[in-house]
Amino acid sequence: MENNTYQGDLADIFRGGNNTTSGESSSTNNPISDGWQFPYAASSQIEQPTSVQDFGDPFCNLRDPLFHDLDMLQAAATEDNNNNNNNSVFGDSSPSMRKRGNNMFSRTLQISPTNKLAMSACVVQNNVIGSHDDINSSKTCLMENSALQISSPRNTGIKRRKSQAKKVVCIPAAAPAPANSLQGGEVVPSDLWAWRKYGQKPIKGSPYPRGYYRCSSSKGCSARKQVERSRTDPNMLVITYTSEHNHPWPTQRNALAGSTRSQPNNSKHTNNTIIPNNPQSQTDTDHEQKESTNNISAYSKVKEEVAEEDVHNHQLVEMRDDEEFSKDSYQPVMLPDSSNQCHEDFFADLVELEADPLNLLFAKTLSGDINELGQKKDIEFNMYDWSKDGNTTTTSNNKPDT
DNA sequence: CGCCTTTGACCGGCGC
DNA sequence: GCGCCGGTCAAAGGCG
Repeated sequence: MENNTYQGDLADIFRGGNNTTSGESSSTNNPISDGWQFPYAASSQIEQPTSVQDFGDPFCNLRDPLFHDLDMLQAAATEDNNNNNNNSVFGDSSPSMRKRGNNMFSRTLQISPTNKLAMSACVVQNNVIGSHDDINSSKTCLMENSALQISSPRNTGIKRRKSQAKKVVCIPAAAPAPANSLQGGEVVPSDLWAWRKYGQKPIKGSPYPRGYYRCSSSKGCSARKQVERSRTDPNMLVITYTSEHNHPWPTQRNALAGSTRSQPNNSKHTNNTIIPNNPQSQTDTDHEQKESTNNISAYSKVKEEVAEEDVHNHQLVEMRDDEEFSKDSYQPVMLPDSSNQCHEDFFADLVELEADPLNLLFAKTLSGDINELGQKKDIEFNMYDWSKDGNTTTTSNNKPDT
């Protein structure tokens, strides 16, 4: 059930994010928090970073609950179907799902080449969630299956080109997706890495172009990410990370000049990014305010594309052999957040976060709320809309720790 | 000055 | 071999 062996593969999943956007899509203030709430985190089990490549990976050590709980997923679906058709397969009324918690971090379904269980889980979910109000998020996952086939054996092209792991993160788009919204830029949630856009391409079959970003936090860093809207769910952003950062997590953002460009609507101060309350920068002032909105956002769904040699670390799944489900990949699943029960588990796990820079951010940010968990489990605003307290700056323009 | 975005051109893998 | 497609490069120009 435990997938400790998988931790390394999750590294970098959440490195991405970009505070830079271009064009019209940056008109909202803290769009993430405005339009989307950070689902309650729950049962993620986090361990200390173990290697340099984990630098800056806020969730590099997160386990993948779905990864080892596929049976539970299936059971939950079955249970709910059998019980009462209460339209709450993943809602509060689902004991199984409750048990699993509703951690957005945990909403990860891994599908590897030879595991029928995961496949069935996907199918089951697809069938079950159809009647649920929260269908969107799960449906999105399924839709992403068709949109993201990067390392599919049927799409071996990219894999052969770039024999490197890819991690795909699906996040709720910060802003609605007008047609060709990427044309003028995308509201890309950001983390503490600095990303520089180096290209944009229209993607066949998708009305939305794909943006290409490389890490600018450190010279020579080969980390890259691609950002595009899901063609099937414009409200979702698909961020694909490739390569590893070869430098420590930057405690402070650098390379900020021009980063707010193409955000005509004062987005430099109300930009698309949100940073968690970073105690280190609590004392920061105006000049960081514009950076304060970096966020560790992209937590909703995670898909990791792994090199073939890494498959052994994955729960093997036999995939349906069609366009929508690909081998060598696992599918992210963000289950609807419908329970707060997960908080205790989540905070319990927080004690393990402190070694990780971003984990630290989380821990510190949430610490106050942890004390209040008994009565108030309202934490997500600090995570994503921490501007609410008026002192939410977390980063500065300092150079990253190198 | 340094870093950014934009955008057309270029390159290489893949399918036919 | 050819064309398609995705990914990258690099020049141009803007912002702080």
